[in-house]
Amino acid sequence: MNEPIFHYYGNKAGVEGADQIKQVIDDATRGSEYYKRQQEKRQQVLQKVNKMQMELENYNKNEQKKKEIKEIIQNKVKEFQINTDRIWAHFDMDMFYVACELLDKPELKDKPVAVGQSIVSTANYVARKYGVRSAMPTFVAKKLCPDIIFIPCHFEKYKSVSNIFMTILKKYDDNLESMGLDEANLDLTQYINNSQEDPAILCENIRKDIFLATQLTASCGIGPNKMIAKLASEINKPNGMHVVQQTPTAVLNFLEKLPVRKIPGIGNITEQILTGLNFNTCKDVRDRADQLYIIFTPKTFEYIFYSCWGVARNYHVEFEDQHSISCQRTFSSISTQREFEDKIDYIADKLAEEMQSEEKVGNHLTLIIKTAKFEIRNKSLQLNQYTNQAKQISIYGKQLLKIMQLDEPIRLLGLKMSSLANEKQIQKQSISTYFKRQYEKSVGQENIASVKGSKSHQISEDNDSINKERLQQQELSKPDIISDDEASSISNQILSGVNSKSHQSQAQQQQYLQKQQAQPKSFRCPICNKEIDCKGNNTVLNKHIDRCITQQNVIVEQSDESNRNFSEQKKKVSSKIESKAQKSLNFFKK
DNA sequence: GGGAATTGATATC
DNA sequence: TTCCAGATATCAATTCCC
Repeated sequence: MNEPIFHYYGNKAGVEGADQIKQVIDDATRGSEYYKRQQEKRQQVLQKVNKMQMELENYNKNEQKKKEIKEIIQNKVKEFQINTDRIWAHFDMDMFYVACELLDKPELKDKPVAVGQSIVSTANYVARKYGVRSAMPTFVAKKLCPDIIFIPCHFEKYKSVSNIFMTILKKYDDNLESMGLDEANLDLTQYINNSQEDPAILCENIRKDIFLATQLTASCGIGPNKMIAKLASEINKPNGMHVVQQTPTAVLNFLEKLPVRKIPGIGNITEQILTGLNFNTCKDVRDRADQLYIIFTPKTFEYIFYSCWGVARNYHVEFEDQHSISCQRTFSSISTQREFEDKIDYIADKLAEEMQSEEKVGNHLTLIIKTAKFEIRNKSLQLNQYTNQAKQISIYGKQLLKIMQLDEPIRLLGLKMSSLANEKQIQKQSISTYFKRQYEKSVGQENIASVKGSKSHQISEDNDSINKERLQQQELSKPDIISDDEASSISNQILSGVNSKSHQSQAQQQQYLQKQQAQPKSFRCPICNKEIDCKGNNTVLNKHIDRCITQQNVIVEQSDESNRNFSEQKKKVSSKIESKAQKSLNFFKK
């Protein structure tokens, strides 16, 4: 049981005396709940490795199957080619957060410094010599290096330096892909083709430019694709550069002895599995790819296999919309229902704030908790409408809490909203729906679509008690913004958004709009209830409604005692930059 | 049986 | 002195539902 939980990388720049460091970390953490949980996980991984080992033993006895799989692998190797006709560069600012802080505090340059609060975000190379590294709890860092100086994060500062960094790089590839504030990948092919410059000289000059503009150093890697460039950038860190020549042989040689853990996407667990099965380097993977094929799922196999052969994406992908927005907080353990609910209120408010500032609504909510024993659990719920309102999020969150049946203390609670949509788009759709219904009423038709009839309205009339509870809760959730009056019902749809799946098809909308144009008439405003003579002009109507929505928003909040607290809290300025800074792109997604 | 939804695990910065 | 974050993504396994 004395086996270390984390594999420590003694080869990381600045680290010395890996054994002693391991010992200090071990002594500092042994016995904690966190440590116990890590041990459990470690055991699970070992069991998995054992199972895989047995699978491999069986495989090795089966000559027929071996022949079959080896043939598949040979074909795969024949099929692909290591494409070397593009030139990529990866730039990475050295110890970025700390470096930014040291600009303001140059007197700390030769002292051990780290940025972070409870966890180390970045440490300078002085601190790294003591074994301090990213993602390490600060109390461990202090044990390793009692003189270490901690500086809290100032994302605004990092963002402005990052802007300068990115601006310089964009001259060479306007579509560059940035991963966080301090890293970027550039496809230099076009620039090099035009300028005929030597890539290495060009990148040296870019590094100089970065230093002149920011007073900070960046490391760089050059290679034929994104992955190779990133891997190369780590070779001569800090303030260095490495070039992998644009030939398949150079790529294969570069990867030959590279530990599998270096491949982006292979983390702590996958490394444990791979090394447990004696796949230590990329060459091991290449040599025994048939065994890899047996033990991993197809997707995982393909990713590891191709990466070890140096085959990775060498073109830009289109930026995808964000899929989820979440908010979570760690605190000292709580265990009463009241405390859980208070936390949900708080987190729901933060999440709503974030969603509103991003102008997003969502209709899938997930409650995430971490027990005092560091176990993570979650439950999710498909909502019957889009929302970004704190009160509604909180009600759904509490519903999820009930479903989860928590019976132990927790140290973290979070809420995540997914199935996101653009708030304004959803509002527009609600307005269209409203007018369509008005029109249908006026011509004596039945409603074609209604909010409650939506496909994703998962609360059906069955006997499921949870669903019944949900339904009751949703009914409960309405009165704070919905009255019996249809006008305010519609205003609620507009304010909180309506499930887009419930809306009529584009064709139906088109048809409706055409009819509306053919038969211009006056409408009663859904919000102020005034008769509006639109004279067939939708702009007049829209303007009126926009005005009313804004006013109504204020009225609704002021009229509700409990909502008042929320609106007050909403006024607090949120630090948006922090969350932005953490957003990362999936680097090697094909 | 198969696709969709839910939950858990893993990774990254 | 205290004692291991937060946001986001993808993939895999499991469960649900038609």
